Amino acid sequence: MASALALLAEEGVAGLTTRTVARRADASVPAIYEVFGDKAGLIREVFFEGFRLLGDDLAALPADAGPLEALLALAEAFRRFVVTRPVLAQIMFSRPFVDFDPTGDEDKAGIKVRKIFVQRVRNAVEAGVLAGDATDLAHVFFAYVEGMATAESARRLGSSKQSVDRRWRLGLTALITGLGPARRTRSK
Amino acid sequence: MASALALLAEEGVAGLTTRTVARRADASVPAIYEVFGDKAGLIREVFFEGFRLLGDDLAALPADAGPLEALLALAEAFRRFVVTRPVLAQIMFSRPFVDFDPTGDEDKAGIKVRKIFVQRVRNAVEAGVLAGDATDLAHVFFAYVEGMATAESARRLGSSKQSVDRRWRLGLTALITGLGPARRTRSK
DNA sequence: GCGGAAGTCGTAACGCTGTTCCGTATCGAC
DNA sequence: GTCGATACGGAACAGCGTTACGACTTCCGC
Repeated sequence: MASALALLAEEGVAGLTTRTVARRADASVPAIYEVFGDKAGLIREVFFEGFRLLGDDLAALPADAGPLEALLALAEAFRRFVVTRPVLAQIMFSRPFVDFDPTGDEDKAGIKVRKIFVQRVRNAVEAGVLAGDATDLAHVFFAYVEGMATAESARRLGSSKQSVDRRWRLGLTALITGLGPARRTRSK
Repeated sequence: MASALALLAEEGVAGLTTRTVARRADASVPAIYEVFGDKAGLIREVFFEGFRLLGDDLAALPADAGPLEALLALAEAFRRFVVTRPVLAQIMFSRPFVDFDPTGDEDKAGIKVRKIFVQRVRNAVEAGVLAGDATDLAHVFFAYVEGMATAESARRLGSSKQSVDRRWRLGLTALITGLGPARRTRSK
């Protein structure tokens, strides 16, 4: 059931209607409401599915490299996810539908993703690459990665791949450097 | 005309329909289409208005402090804008309406905002606070600020004001520090 | 086996949206 | 006064989310 929806979401956000989903699934419109109760419920399902996919992607990352490389790989995997699944990422992080305002659901949906971020940040802290409270650092790190990915997805980060890559690298190393233990020396 | 729309946008995104706008403006529905041509045109107008307001806010910032303080004030002003005008910021940076995909318009709309960012970043570069290409730095800086503001607006950055403030400060100083001229010492 | 009851499923309806057409009403020219 | 043009708004059309109702199936009791 949810598989047909994911396929439909991938063919565009505007085309995600109860009727098209019903037709795609060879079901009737009331059957959709039987399963999801609501259109918001349908979107919530692809929302959850998105976080599940993202969590799988991030969990599948190899853990053999050092903590700094692990952070970079994490950002890269996140970036790849939103670039390859733009509409899914849009549903997860923007709010393309006026109904469905996830509050509380989001906590449960993104918990695996959050855990991976916090865990990798904590590893980096214990290895001396970062310094500070792991939760705070993870929040900042995630917000940065999401901001960059959103900007790239909206083609706001540059026109050529070189520019985008360069800016990703620039900001990422800068943020990690600045969050490192040596930052005290430059803060006024 | 556009004033009534801005008022309407402030009372919620879901309530922004051609009929409600017409009623609010004491006009008929076809009159709306006469003026804006399209619902996308209407949204585009509030989109432009949003960037105009943001540009005014940022341009009104005092320029008497140092380049580093100017960057911090810029981020703070941006943050205040999206916190105080959440739905407007949503229209500007998310895509709550499936129609109206600004491509090319955005360049013209955000040009003033972009210029202010680039200018302040350039000042910081010339003062030795930051190091590198000003455009690249401005892109990264803006993406970070937008990511944090979006996260805060979605209540994803923390529950208490102390946490949110602390994380803003943490990431901001870290990013500026890392983008500074000393960052070479820590990049592997 | 047969009749009725219960349950399931889809058609069609309702109110809403964006969008447009056409009737009407107003106004200027002769 | 009459006629033409022009502008304006009510109402219609298609499509959306949502739901009620009717038809068809299925199953149980006799």
